[in-house]
Amino acid sequence: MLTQAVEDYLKAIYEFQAEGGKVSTTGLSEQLDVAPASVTGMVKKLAKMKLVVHEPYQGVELTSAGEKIALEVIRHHRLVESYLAEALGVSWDKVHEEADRWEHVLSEEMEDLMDDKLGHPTTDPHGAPIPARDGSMPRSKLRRLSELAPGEAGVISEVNDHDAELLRYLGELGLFPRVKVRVISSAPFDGPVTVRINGDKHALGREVAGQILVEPLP
Amino acid sequence: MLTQAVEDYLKAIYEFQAEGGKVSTTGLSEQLDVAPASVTGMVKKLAKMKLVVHEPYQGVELTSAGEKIALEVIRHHRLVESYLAEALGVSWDKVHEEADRWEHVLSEEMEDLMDDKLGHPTTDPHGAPIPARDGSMPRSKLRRLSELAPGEAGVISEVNDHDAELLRYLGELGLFPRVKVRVISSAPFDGPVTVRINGDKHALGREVAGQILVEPLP
DNA sequence: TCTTAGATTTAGGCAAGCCTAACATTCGGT
DNA sequence: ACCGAATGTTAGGCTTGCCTAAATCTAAGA
Repeated sequence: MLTQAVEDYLKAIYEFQAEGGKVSTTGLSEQLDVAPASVTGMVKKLAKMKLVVHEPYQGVELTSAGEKIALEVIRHHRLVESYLAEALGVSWDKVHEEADRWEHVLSEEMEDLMDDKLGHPTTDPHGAPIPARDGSMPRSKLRRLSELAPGEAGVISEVNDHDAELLRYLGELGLFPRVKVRVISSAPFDGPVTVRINGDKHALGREVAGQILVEPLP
Repeated sequence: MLTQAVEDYLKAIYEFQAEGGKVSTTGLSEQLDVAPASVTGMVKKLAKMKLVVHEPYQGVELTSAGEKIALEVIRHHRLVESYLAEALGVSWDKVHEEADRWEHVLSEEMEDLMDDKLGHPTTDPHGAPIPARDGSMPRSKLRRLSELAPGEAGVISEVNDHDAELLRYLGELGLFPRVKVRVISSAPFDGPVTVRINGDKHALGREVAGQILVEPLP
């Protein structure tokens, strides 16, 4: 059995890698709220376990064994999120934190039961795809809302679930997955992005808009 | 936040104490599957935290602070067991093991949600009482099935949930909480106890009958 | 009372994961 | 080509919770 720390590191590395590219010690250290030196130590351990490849000073990368485990952990996490939201009515800003703890204690059997109860969902409450049991996960070409040009429209596909505060804010504005948005204007110098949702106009900070992934509409 | 180990020790101590009397190092060491020396070490730590009183060579006892925590852990455990059985259809021989892990990661909020969904149950699937939120727990006067005299009858109130194998066996015989049993005969020299349930006769080992608590009927 | 088996505690260690402080490497700007 | 800032690694320690082996205590029977 893997330790919780190992699972957390692999998950974090996977998520960084999916964001595109190299995974840095500092990045992990911030993500996991741990000193950089601790990351180096753990990364060496993971490398010895053949779960990652570590090029000193250059970064880390998951091996296929590591990726497999990361996907299992992510599957647990997202299924739990979905289950909490659906079956227990937990609000979408709270499911992430809870799932971060549950993911490590869930047996495969419970995972299957929850999956069945939910009717085999393919995305979690934030729109993130749930890996299949065999570890496969669809990767669609999404764009950040912050990158759309004025006039372009899209359907919200996924929002970053790491910040509960942000989720509450987005929820108030009605910015949920499957909701259609159109960019009205995009201020220069990293200024706000103004969007129309359900007929209402809202100005979003560039930072916030960057946390929202959309599927562009023609 | 308390560590998982601390919670496990407090729970185990509570259960021993409820069984009546002194809690020995060896008993805990067997229950927790840990060396006796490790128990001594942890007990000293708990004593320093004022959660138990430790009389060297004589035994341990929970303080009221320790008892309060133990009851919270037990409430989590039994609510999770109930939830798993009720909402996810997990069989009664499997819920204990799963709950042993979940109990440590469940937030108060999730506990309340589960409790609501279940309609505030007062016992878990094995008949064990679920402590109330305020820490109170009803204690009724129960007798072991092994102690009933031939001719006496009772309603099964609670069965020991620590052994999955045993639970499967009892399930096959139909020995569930709320089922009525009558002792037909009780062999001497710790021999088997023969009981009638639902019209069927079954001979139970004395050991097994001792794991079943009944509420005597007049 | 004495002996001794069994229970308990003490002593010394180990593995995980974290930390801080000190040292090493990389890379952009001149 | 070099310098300094940022990034990364090494070294040495700490805490938790477990272990084994050795010492000590308790209590029951001769």
